[in-house]
Amino acid sequence: MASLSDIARRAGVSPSTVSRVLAGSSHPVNVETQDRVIRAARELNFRPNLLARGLATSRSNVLGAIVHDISDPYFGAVVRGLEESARAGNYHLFVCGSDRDAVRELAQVEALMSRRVDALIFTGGGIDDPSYQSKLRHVLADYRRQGGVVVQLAPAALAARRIEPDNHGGTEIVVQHLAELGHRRIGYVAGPKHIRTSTIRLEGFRAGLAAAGLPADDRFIACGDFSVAGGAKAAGELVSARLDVTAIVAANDITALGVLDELDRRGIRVPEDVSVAGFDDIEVASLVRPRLTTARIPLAELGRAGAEMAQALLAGKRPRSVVVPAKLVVRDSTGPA
Amino acid sequence: MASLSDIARRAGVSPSTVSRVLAGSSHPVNVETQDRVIRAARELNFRPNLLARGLATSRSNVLGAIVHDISDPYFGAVVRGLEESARAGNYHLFVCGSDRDAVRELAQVEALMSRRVDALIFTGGGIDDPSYQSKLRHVLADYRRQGGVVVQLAPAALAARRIEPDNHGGTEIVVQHLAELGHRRIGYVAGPKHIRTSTIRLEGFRAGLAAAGLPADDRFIACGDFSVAGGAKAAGELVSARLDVTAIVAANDITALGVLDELDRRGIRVPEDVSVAGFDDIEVASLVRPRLTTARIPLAELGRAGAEMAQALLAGKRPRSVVVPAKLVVRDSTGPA
DNA sequence: CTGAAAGCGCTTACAG
DNA sequence: CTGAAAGCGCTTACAG
Repeated sequence: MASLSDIARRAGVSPSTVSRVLAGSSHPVNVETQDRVIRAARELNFRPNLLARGLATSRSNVLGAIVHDISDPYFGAVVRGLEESARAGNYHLFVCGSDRDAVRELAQVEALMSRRVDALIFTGGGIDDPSYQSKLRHVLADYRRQGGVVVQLAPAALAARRIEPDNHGGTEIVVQHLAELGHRRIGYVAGPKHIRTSTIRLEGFRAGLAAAGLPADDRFIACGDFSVAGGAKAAGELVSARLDVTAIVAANDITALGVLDELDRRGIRVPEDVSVAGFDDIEVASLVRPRLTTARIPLAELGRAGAEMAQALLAGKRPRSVVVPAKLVVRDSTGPA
Repeated sequence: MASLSDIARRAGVSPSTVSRVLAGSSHPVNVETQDRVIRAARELNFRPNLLARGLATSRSNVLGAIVHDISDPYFGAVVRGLEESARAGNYHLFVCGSDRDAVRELAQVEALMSRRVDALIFTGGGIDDPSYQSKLRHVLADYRRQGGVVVQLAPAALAARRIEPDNHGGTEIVVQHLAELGHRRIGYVAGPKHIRTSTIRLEGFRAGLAAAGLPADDRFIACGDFSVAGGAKAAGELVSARLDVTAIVAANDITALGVLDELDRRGIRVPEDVSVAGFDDIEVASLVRPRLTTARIPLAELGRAGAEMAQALLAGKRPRSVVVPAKLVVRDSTGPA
């Protein structure tokens, strides 16, 4: 692999000059010299060593992202947005999965720090674990001290700048929609207990019930884990409990897919017997039958905005945290009680 | 950020020694010295600068992966497998999306090379473009020369070591399945023309027809692009063409989802009026209604095997290329003609 | 078992 | 506009 000095030798200039023209420095360089350098670089097939550059500048030009599960469509869409915006800003994106595990998430954060990523973007709902939270806080304080920038695309927990979907409000409007359809016995399949987003969506559910003048009853709440299997299992519990549930709200679309699948297996018709609603509006939500009613979050945009915010912070700007509204999308899985 | 020398100073030893204990070198170090170093590192919250280490060792300990689209469930599953195996081997995974675009794919490859990733793993079906192919070949030759390792989880094109799904055979068994059900007028929705995988699956389709003694007729072949919308559009064309198609084979499951959606919109029942089959067996294949018949490729395993092969190559071993068989999964979307 | 020294491939004040 | 020099934070023969 040709290095800067190889180019310098061939072009008959100093490495400094080569660096200046090849790294696009603002330092002025004679046009003819530039030409010579560029030609030499091309002839030798020069590819800058970004590790060396990063070491010299203490900037890696990479944005680090932590996701819960890269194969989950939610994160797939968010990552796509992140990547788009990163590319547009000439950054690279380094994605790590945590599997919603505190230990692994911390390890991933440290790994990204060791690779000196310029920004850390948390895409998932924070892990609710005091010991983890405090450790993470310390680590991130270190990270900021070394010039790192932190943004969060989920409920606050790190006191970072954030772009947060309206989990609470989104769930409320789903409940309101069902209440307006005449449902009074509404079940809920929650997300994993240790995830902040789950908690907030569940609170949104309760608030929705209250707003509709419906009683709260914890027997109507089953626990899922943001997976299809978890949704199916919880749906089974809900219908076996003989509570005469006429509607089920799922904490996310993936969970709702499990609910739909399980109800279908049991011969329970949706929406004639039971209405079902999800949250997020991932692509498949409109491809299953019945098409899933859900609260839409613009996931790719969320990602794009997140990467943009990181870049803005790195550029010394002070972007403001925002809440991204969720929008009710009524499809075929909800109907009159 | 504390550096090696900071630790050295605090522990009262040389940086060399610190490096040896903290980087897990095989070089012997006195146990008490080790203790002192480790304590000092902990006290100063040391996090090694992996850019510097990479520069010094010319090993980054990261595996680079090129995917077509990170938000496509196919790649989501493969990446999950890659990540698992990478983590198990103490590597990191750096994923880049190409959007099936030759220019972008080349740019991503060069970027990964500039970051000095230890391996390059191509997960998608190669882009069929002579000029791109030859450029890529040159670039990869450079890459290998600098010690890089290349593996491909798709049809051969780079002469790299590879783990390749049986695209041809998988499509054949799907056609055979339909033929056994009595279908004689079978349509096909192909993938994007410039992708090698598309071509091979299409050839598999033709071979399947021939094996079943069915005539080949290009009017039965519509062109999709591995997207839901593309599948829907192609399905529309196929049924509008009044060819009395009784079955449609899609080049992948995503495409099949579009086919199912379009047929449903047109009031065409599956499988009563038309049978539909896909390829890959992504998770949602079993969640839509009717459940999708497809040829299953173990995607996460494919990813795992790919990362393992890369690591084996890096360890100086000579793993053999393998073909991963596809397995017919019969569900509800196919029935008697 | 330990350390001094050179080197990995860049960048960037500093001097001219 | 150009270059020599120092430095980024590690690793690793080499010598002891």
